[in-house]
Amino acid sequence: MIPVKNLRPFEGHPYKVLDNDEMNSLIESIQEQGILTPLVVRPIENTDEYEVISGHRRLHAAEKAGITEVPALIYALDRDAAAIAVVDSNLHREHILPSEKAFAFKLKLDALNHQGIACGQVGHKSRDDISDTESGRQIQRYIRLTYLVPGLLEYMDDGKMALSVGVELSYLNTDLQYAVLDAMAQEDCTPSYAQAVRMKNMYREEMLTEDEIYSIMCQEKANQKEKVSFKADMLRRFFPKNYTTQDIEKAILLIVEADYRRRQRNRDDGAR
DNA sequence: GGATTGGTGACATTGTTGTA
DNA sequence: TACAACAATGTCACCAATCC
Repeated sequence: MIPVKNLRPFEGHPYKVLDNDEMNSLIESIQEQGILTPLVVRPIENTDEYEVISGHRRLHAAEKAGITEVPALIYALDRDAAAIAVVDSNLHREHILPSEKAFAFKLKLDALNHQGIACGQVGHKSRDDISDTESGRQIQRYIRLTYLVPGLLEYMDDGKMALSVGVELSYLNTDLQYAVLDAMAQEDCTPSYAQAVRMKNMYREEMLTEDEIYSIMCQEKANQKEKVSFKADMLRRFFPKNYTTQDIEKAILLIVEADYRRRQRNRDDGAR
């Protein structure tokens, strides 16, 4: 058993310990049964304190439940091995926020690379070695999210903004990311993937300004544009049987254009 | 110089969602 | 229910940096 006051969260711990329904039920179960699964910890050198590797939520719940001592398994791991263990023990959780995943993957990649250097291994660990479930490319995308400002990360964690949108916005500098955040708040919307790509491209061409961001955000998204459509059989009887739908489309455009020109001529004649 | 790795772009495929 | 648009993800390829 270790006193709760001697336990510290792992430095750089990427996970949020939230007071939600899941946490409340954990607190209730600890209060009712008084049983807690042992935490995994490592000793902090030259102190009587321990860093939590696995069990940050259980520790938080125990504190809330008023418990002063918790069971723990003590492992003498170095900082890199501990970082890898922290990430691995949490990545298997069912509910994990995009920002948590992002910082977790980054923490693990840094630890693996540092381990490689420390052990004198040739080269770095590949991004493909970070996760069993995600591809290296996908991990790279998650790590890009660590370049997002906190406000944009919150939108992602709340499920209001897509991962791919966040990845594209992560290439903007901090000022422009905040400008996007302002535009999102004012327009009460989030950018689509296409809009985010446009912003990134304009930023690379040094053409992205706050005004441009507002202008892009105010534009209708492709799926919000009005459309005019006809059922093919409504029009089929007006065209030869060998006409394809593309032929019909072209023919209609020619007819509409001719009608437009006729009306313009009539208007010009009337004005004289 | 060749091998390895990280970072990224481009593109394809698949699943999801909103709309008519 | 069909369709289009969007989003997530994987694959391939390229370039630059680093190491041997």
